[in-house]
Amino acid sequence: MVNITLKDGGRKEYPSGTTVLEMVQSFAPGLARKAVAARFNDELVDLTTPVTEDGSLEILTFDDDEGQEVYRHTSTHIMAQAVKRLFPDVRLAIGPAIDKGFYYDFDSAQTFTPEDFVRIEEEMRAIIKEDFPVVREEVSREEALQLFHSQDESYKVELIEALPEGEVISLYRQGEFVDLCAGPHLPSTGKVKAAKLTSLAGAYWRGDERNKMLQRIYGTSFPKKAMLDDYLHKIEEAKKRDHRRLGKELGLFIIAEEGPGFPFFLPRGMIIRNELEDLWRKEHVRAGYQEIKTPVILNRSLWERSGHWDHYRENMYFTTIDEDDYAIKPMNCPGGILVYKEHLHSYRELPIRLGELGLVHRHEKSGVLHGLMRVRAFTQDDAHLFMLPSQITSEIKGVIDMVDRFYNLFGFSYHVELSTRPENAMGSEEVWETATAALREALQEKGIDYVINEGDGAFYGPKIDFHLQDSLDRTWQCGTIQLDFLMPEKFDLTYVGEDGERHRPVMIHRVIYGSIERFIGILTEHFAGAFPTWLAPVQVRIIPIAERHHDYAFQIEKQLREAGLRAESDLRREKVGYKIRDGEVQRIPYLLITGDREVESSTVSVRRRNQGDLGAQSVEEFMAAIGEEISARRSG
RNA sequence: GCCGGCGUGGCUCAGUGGCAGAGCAGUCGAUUCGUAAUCGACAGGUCAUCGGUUCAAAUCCGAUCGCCGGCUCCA
Repeated sequence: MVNITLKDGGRKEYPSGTTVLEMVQSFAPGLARKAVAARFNDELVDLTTPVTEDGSLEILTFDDDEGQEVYRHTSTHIMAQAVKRLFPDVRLAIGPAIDKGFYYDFDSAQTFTPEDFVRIEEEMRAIIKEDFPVVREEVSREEALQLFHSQDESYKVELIEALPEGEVISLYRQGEFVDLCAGPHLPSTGKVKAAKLTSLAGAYWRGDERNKMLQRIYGTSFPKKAMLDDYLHKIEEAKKRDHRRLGKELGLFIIAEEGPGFPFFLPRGMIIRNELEDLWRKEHVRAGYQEIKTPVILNRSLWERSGHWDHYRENMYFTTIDEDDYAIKPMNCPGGILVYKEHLHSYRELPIRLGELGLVHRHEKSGVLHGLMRVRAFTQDDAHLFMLPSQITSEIKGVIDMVDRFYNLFGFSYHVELSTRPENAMGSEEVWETATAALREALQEKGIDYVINEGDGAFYGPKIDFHLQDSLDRTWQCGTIQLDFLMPEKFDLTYVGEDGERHRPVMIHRVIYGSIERFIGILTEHFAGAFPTWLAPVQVRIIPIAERHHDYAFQIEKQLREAGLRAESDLRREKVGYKIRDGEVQRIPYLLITGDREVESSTVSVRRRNQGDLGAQSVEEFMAAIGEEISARRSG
């Protein structure tokens, strides 16, 4: 007999060898129907696993993240089986579950088309209907190699060879299909109810662009058709928040064919930009920063000295002036360093914090451009902090606080990554270790959760990255804090210490918004174009009901403008309903309806975006309320 | 850069070898209106560009440019 402890604390006893599924069926038949896998003694197991020892048991359903992963993992096996049936020559690479679905990478002489999706989905439905049991089998390395050799599955062979010695090698079989897989899986293919293939893409074997490009098919699956429909509907809704679409609809920016990756800001987009910059300047003065502006084009010798010439050249644009080589800056740091070097500094001056809204240009590969999120010219809200080694932790913490203050103001949630030494790094391992430890320490002292992003640091130092989400849940790095011991060395930066000797300062490179362009993209999606009043390109639109109210409307507009509000009047000869709809579609925070009643009583009828009619107020009352909302920079 | 898809008026899209279309936006006219679309008329396109196949190309083929989704890379 084995003793089983359930999640709710209940205890059960079963004959040894009873499967997990049999257990659930005995104490919760309803749960058994929903069950997809289980956790036994902190290990994920199949429902078909026979239990032969005491332990704690938790049943996983589609509602659990891990349950969902198992569900999608079996789904991708079903897809692979279908593809193998239809295209016997394909070789399988890998096929994991991902955040909202799954994919499988195939190597095939024939290229798949979206038309093939119909056939594959049909075959998947057949496999689901056949309801094959999914059976786990543990084999020796030799057996596994032999099996996949015999099937000419060279990628599987490569995967097995890469498995560490002593690792359990398991196979999962369903009908005629077998795959190398750690599991766990659903008990049978019939468990998958609604599956859909969503897209087709190329992907390099093992994610390395030197390797062969495989064909990746993405899909998703759910236990109910309604859930799939709901998911697809949500995707459609999310697309309406896409900043590229809203940017066009709201007249914020354009990207012309004449300048791929080089955005143009339109008058309305410039208002948002300028508001963000105003806030930035105010906060930076408060935090003890000074502002500088450094040139966009600087001589080659500077970039050779900074290391960009060796480590960043493929991302840079170049030009020639009077037969000398110059580069268009991809980063602001060398310029900031020249400012620091302009004169001798005492330890008493440190830390020196030099902020710069610097326009940088980077050559990005054509395939990566994406609206305002990934462009070839962008403005970094940069700053370079020069400090004593003893000031490192407090300066990093200061920047972390600032990032948090900014992001909270907009209501963003974000996640943090610590990026370590990349392959093409400058400097010794020791310097990198010291710098990375300093960043880690600051994060720990602030009690911030973070994930390690191995090898993603800048070439001159490790960094803390702050990531924000777009409307389709893709994440984009915005803020970053980079600790740099190497540039001060390269440029022979010094300060005079208490002892009268010259010492080496430490540098921090950091951005809060990251790139103003990307940040505006994220903001647009976050607010679905309904910017808080302080950021809204038009804050108030006055809607006179008939032509005889135009003078009154204009008088109010003038009053609002004089108070510094961004107000305009809609003088078109249209019905009120039409003008209101247009105002709502344009996401204008306040519409002021003015007709006979308002002229009579010297009021305005206030309509708040998404809330409707708030009733009549005096102009003074309205201005006081909106003024307060703006100066508090409320996001609500 | 790589893989796949796409490119038709300002915008969203229909048109799959035989006369380039619709809705919205725009202009003009009528309507002077009370909280999410008033009615009518007009105007607007070298069908991304270049080349090819064909009696005939938006439509088929090739190249180039751009866009979209991924991969790699990154703020």
